Amino acid sequence: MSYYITTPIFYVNAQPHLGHAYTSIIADTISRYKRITGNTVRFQTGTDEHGDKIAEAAGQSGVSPKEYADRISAMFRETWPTLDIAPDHFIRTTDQEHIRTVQSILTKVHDQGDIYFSEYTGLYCKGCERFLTAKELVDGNCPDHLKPPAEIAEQNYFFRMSRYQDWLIDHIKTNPDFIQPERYRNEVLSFLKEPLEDLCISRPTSRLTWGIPLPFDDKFVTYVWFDALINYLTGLGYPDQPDFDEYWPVAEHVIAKDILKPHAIYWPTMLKSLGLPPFRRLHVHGYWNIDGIKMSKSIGNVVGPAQLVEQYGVDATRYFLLREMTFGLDSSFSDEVMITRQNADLSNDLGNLFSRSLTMVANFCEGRVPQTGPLTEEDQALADAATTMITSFSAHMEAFEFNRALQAIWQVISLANKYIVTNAPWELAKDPALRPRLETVLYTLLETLRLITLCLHPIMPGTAARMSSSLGIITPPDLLSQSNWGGTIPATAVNTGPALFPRLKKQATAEPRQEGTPATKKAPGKKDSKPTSPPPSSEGLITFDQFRQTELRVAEIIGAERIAKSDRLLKLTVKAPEERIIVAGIAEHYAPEELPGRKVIIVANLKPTKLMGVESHGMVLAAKEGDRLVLSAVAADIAPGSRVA
RNA sequence: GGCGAUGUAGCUCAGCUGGUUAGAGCAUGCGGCUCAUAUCCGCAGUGUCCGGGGUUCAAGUCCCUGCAUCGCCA
Repeated sequence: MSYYITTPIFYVNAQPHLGHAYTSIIADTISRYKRITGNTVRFQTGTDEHGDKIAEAAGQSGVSPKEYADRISAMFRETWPTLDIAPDHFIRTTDQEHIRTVQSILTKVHDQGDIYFSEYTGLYCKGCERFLTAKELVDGNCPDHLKPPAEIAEQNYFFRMSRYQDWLIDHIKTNPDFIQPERYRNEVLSFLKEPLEDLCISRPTSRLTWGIPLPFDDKFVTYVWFDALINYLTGLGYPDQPDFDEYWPVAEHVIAKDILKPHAIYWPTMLKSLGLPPFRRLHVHGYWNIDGIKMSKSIGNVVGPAQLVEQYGVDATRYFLLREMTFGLDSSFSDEVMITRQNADLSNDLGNLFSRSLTMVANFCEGRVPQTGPLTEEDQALADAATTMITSFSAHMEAFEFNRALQAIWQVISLANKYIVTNAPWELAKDPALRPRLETVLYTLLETLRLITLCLHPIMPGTAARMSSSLGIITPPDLLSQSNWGGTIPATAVNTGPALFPRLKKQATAEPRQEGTPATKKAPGKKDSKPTSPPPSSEGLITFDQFRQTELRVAEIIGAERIAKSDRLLKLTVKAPEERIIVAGIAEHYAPEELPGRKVIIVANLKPTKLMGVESHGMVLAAKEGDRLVLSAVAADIAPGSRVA
């Protein structure tokens, strides 16, 4: 069986971050899983390099668009090996073959009448690189970029997407797993209830030259999405290479939810127009928040893959991302949860199980796999659980339920730890008469570990390799032929080796993530990070250290009352998380009864001071505009006392 | 505004087509073990299953309604 899995080609307007890494880890894990289940796999990723935003960013950096794209594209390409992500092909939309094929596809679609020329007047937002509808505007501005769009009239080429709407609806309905998880399938179907508009697929060269020229009109270049989606074909050597025939019929795409529409609507209709079958499945995942907050450049909380690998290691990072997120939903990354998972799941449960088992084999059996005698009921129960694990793991992997696939493994890890306690091999070792029993117990453990290791290969390739090596396994992993009980060969030499996952210390005070300031102590053995450059000390600017002297926290107002003889002051009782009294000059703007329950931001380390006879411990932040005053707040529910930075 | 999703233990969540005392992990407390990375095992919990109404012998699970949060569309 063949299998073709892709990530999107990433737009080179940003450096690789956690989101890109997650998508790619998914694709890599699936490709490894498919390989050990007997498939011939092609895994493709790459970069998307045309369009306004790239041309603009290049201009700002004073380099040509191509040079700029080269630079960022290389960052992506060089990042993936550090995460053990091993694509078979890295495509760039500036590759000559890609450009040629896009042009031939345009010609074909044009010749058969699915591309037409038309004039369009509309409100164009440069940030979005598209026309906005009047209803989308908020106060006359683009809702995303908060700038007024420009009204421009333009002649452009359009792809007759509407022609394929009914076909697409029908295809999605008759193929329930075409788009998964189901929520996104429903979203697309709901969108398709309205008439589909044709897709504008060109940009006049008067406005943009950084793109693929239309083969039938050199005054235009191709719209980036039309160009980009085609990478999935060109990377296979469409139309005449053997890889195309082998892999296109089994294509599956992994994307994040923000690019659902191009993949679920534009792309299938484009393929239909080309006379090609649609891809087989589209897998849509959610976003990673950081400490519960949306990851964004402007907030400065973007987490880079390199940072994670440096702090936690490749395998712990892969494990965390796959274990923590329910595929399709948003999840939150935080150092605290990451450390908890690494210590509890990886160090304590898996690492310690591995370590104690091998140590006992070393101590009691001279480091060689013992013989196994007849299995008792207990032995058999563990053996059954381990073989069931393989089935369950496989089923969840096929369904892209990575968190459940991992839970299936960890259930057996937990059973194995219980098995050790109930059988107490160290007791058996004291009595030579119980020797056969001891050997059977240890064999059962080693065999369970072998099956666990087998499942871990796609998830944590490095760790699985180390485990295999310790267990004396030399054959490459193969889930089909190696998942029966009894594969461990007696007398094989095993060795303990260093701990798989050393425990991490939790930071006493967990600082929220900030760009360039790792929030946790680095893993042992890591080299020093680059020296911090001194901040520019311009007039009126403060350094980060100066800022940090102000301790901002979230506080929940639990009580509020007027202060006698004062028009302006309210006496607030807040939880931050300790209870404290803060006097705030907001009485003219807020009634005491509307305040309890609100979460505001306070300065927590302000020197106490008496106001109208009441001692105030801190100050509540609020914004002022003329006569208006609005209390500060947090964007989502968060515990009182949480540090703001 | 329209459509949809979600709301379950302190936290993160699981609970399929309605059926015995509502579960897991983390965190907390107590006890046990010593092979092991101060790891592991056992025990103990606490829940107005968002509020209100309804269907049913029986509802976290179905229906209606309200509230809150989120998503898509406009």
